[in-house]
Amino acid sequence: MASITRRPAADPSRRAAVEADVLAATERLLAGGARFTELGVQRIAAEAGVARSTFYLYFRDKTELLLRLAATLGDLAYGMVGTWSPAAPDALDRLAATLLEVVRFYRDRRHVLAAVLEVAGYDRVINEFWEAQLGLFVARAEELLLAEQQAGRAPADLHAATASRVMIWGGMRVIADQVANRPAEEDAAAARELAANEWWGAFRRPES
Amino acid sequence: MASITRRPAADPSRRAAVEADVLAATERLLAGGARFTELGVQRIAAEAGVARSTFYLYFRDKTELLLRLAATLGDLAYGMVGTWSPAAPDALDRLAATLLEVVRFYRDRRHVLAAVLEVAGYDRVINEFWEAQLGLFVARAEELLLAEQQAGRAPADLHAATASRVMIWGGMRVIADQVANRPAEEDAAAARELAANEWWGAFRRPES
DNA sequence: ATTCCGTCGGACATAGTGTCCGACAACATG
DNA sequence: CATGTTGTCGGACACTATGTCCGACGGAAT
Repeated sequence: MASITRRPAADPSRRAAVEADVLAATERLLAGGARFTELGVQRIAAEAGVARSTFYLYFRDKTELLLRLAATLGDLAYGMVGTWSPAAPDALDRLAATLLEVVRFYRDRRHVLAAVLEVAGYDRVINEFWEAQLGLFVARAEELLLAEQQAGRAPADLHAATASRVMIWGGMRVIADQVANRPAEEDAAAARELAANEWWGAFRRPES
Repeated sequence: MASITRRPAADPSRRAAVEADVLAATERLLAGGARFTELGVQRIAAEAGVARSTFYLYFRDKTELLLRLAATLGDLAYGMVGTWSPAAPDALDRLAATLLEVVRFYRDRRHVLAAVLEVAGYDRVINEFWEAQLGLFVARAEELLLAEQQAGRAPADLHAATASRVMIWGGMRVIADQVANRPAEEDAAAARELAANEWWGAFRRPES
């Protein structure tokens, strides 16, 4: 009973340190070529220098581990594209530059991105997480497209909701493939093609 | 010893029938909302009215089962797009019509498509299978784009290889999402957006 | 020295995979 | 009818992984 006042509740920075060790160990293993699915808790715990049972003191299960790894995947990239506007005179060049930033961002985190996409295929929690992330991008794209249509710069018969999904879902798939399987030197070319595709395919699609 | 000549090697149509039962049972379970990953061999065998051990007399493992289910996924759709040519006067309308065909084709087989994409995330064999399928489409798109550039109808500074990947990888992701999560009534609108995106984003991208 | 905390290490129940084998019924042959 | 062959069944087995649980232990505060 007296212990409640006596103990100042264990050092929280220590707990955070162990957690960080586990996250870092997982990233290391992913970077080493392992797939998240075939990565056992045993292996992760060993790499982090911790008992397997201790893993479960920090994470409910592997899903929660992945969620924490992925926490910053969407937000930061969203901030990057948030600054782009299709109204600027050099909007296409700026779009290409922005997308290159995004590609490089995901290249840094390509192992985590690959793990999320891998697990999203069969795990509902991860799938919902990723859909929610992409949903933000889709909503933003739709907002911009509608504004362009209002201003008469994008064709009125363009279906903004669908076009947004095409841009974001399709674009993200290409980026994922780019950072997972293509050399970094091609990133700029990929970003430029992606930008041109979105620009002339939607924002400045000619009237037909 | 004599048996080798005496027995004319069991009725092959019977064997094919059991195999078909297992494939049909799997499709039924997938259509019922189960994910391929969480579908045990036990469950599949039971649904097909066959012992679990018998399953292994017909399929080496679950991967082979999925490969057989997926066998016709790419080929047929490839035949559809093979007839389209960007040189025709009404090429954009025809592209939309072709893509609508493709979307409907995959809608029919959406559970198998979803299973392939789900497993491709973590299984190398399925992943290679799917990459090979898409590779055909990418090659075809690149061929068409190069021809358009030669003819001066597509901009010379377009990077055909990258643009093809954007079209196919991005486009397939959109189609997969469309047939898995969107109502069939929207299929035509999606096909039209996809067509316009590819047409103005690549084949008839304005010079910038 | 005592008390408490977090970690360890390992046992446990559960569940799935792929292999193996003996039992058995169906059926064509002699 | 008796026999041998076939394909399927049903279940045991070894293996791997997950997530839970608990007693043991060592370090740190009192």
